[in-house]
Amino acid sequence: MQGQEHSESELLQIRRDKLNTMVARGIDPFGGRFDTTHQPGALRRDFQPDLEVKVAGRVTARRTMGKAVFFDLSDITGRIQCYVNKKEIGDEAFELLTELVDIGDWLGVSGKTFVTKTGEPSVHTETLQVMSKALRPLPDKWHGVTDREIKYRQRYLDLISNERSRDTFVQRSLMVAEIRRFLQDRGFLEVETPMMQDVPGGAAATPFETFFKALNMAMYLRIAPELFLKRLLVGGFTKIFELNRNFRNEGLSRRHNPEFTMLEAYWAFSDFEQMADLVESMVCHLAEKFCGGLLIEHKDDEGNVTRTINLQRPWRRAPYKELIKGVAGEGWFELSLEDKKAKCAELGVEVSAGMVDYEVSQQVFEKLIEEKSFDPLFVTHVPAELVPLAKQNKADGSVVDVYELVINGQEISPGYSELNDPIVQRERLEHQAGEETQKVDEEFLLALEYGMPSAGGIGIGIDRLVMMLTGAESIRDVVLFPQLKKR
RNA sequence: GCGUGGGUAGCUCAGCGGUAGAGCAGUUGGCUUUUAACCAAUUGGUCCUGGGUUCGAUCCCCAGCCCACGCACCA
Repeated sequence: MQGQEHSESELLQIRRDKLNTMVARGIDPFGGRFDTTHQPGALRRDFQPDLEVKVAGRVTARRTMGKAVFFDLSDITGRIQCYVNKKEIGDEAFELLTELVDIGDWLGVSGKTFVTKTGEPSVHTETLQVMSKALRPLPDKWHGVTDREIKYRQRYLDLISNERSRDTFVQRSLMVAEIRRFLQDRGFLEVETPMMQDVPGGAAATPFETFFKALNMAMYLRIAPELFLKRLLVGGFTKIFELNRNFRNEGLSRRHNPEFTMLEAYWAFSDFEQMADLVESMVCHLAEKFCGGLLIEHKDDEGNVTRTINLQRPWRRAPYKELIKGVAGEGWFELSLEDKKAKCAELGVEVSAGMVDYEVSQQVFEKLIEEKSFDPLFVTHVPAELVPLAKQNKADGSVVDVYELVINGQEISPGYSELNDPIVQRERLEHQAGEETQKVDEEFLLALEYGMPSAGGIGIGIDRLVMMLTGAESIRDVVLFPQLKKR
């Protein structure tokens, strides 16, 4: 809060004066229970005339015409217009509405529905109740909030004033609910595993560290739930999923928020190809339900289509190495490290000095394939170095049985045939730990020794999936409160 | 971390080496079916912060803060 030594600005003072006047007149400015029959948007969408209704919402517009007033009540569902006639409602209530209520206040209204002569579904107001007095003015009624910083730091103002933001977040909520339903319908049980972990595993990101006083030990916010979900496979949960937050202590970008929502699902006795089918059908199901079909159009603020993503099945599946050869030449994998780097310069792919062989190839993949693939692409036969938790391919041990699903120029979902051989798993984790000075999760390896059923597993980055389906250009447009630097 | 752009009224924005403007919101008056209501009048500013240059800085220079975009980082 700001200091009180400065006098309040005029706008704020006027609203406080109105608040005080309400109190002086015995009106509670902060309401109480009000049993609504409809939400504003729902009432307008499924409108019927001559219905006694009670609605509540924020006053987002007011048109005063002498002895009659029109005002809009809004919430996340939409808006409904209310009409007030001075003669009918009485001087006291009319004055409350025109002199003490501001745009931004929350009101509860009872009355009968009707249609005005301009065809607007409306409520003919009989009673008014103040549910909350707003002490600060709302953003511009026409442009809304456009300042990115305000949109993100004060998301409520964005939601109040920007329909597109409201739509995106409502859609996200419905999509997440639908994903849960989709999996539950197929026999998957939702589980919750620790977000505070002793050994942060299941991915290779830098974790956030915290401290647990009671046990006098360092702990980490999870970077993935994978190693705990696999313990549950050992325990006999053969179809499970978890849909919740991961935390990675890395840079912010249009595609990265340090806490992001991940779906992980495991299906015992399955493999990566069956998991690919599952993801394909799930994403298509969501697109048909929420986007009206399998062609997803991304639009700019003017409504021009900027990109069309075609989700029609079957989705393309291609081996990692073939894709790289396609952009870097048939002989790519026979080139020495130096020649690969030289070729990268030719191709306009930046590589850093310390990169080893497979990292250079991965860089080519990311810049020339991933970032340019908008229609779905399952990348298969990925080098084993990149994925220590998946089964090696029986015919070619240098690659693993996984897919990496790319849509909209981003990795949306990996899927594995999960490695369940405890001896091989130990070797691969210790090899990786040696390279990156990571701890090995001994409790996980212990669990594997009791027998983890062979299984397919997937991860789906929910934020990126929602970006793809809603056409959001930044992850900050699909995360309600994205991480920002402290002001 | 680096580079580029930005920060002006509650909001959306213009402006510029001579001390700040519009629209909306607000305030006052008018108006009993309007909807970006309308008509008339009007209030409102740490021009992000701190230095510097200058007779004079919102403007030019330096440093800092925050935001965006790109790069780097990133299973």
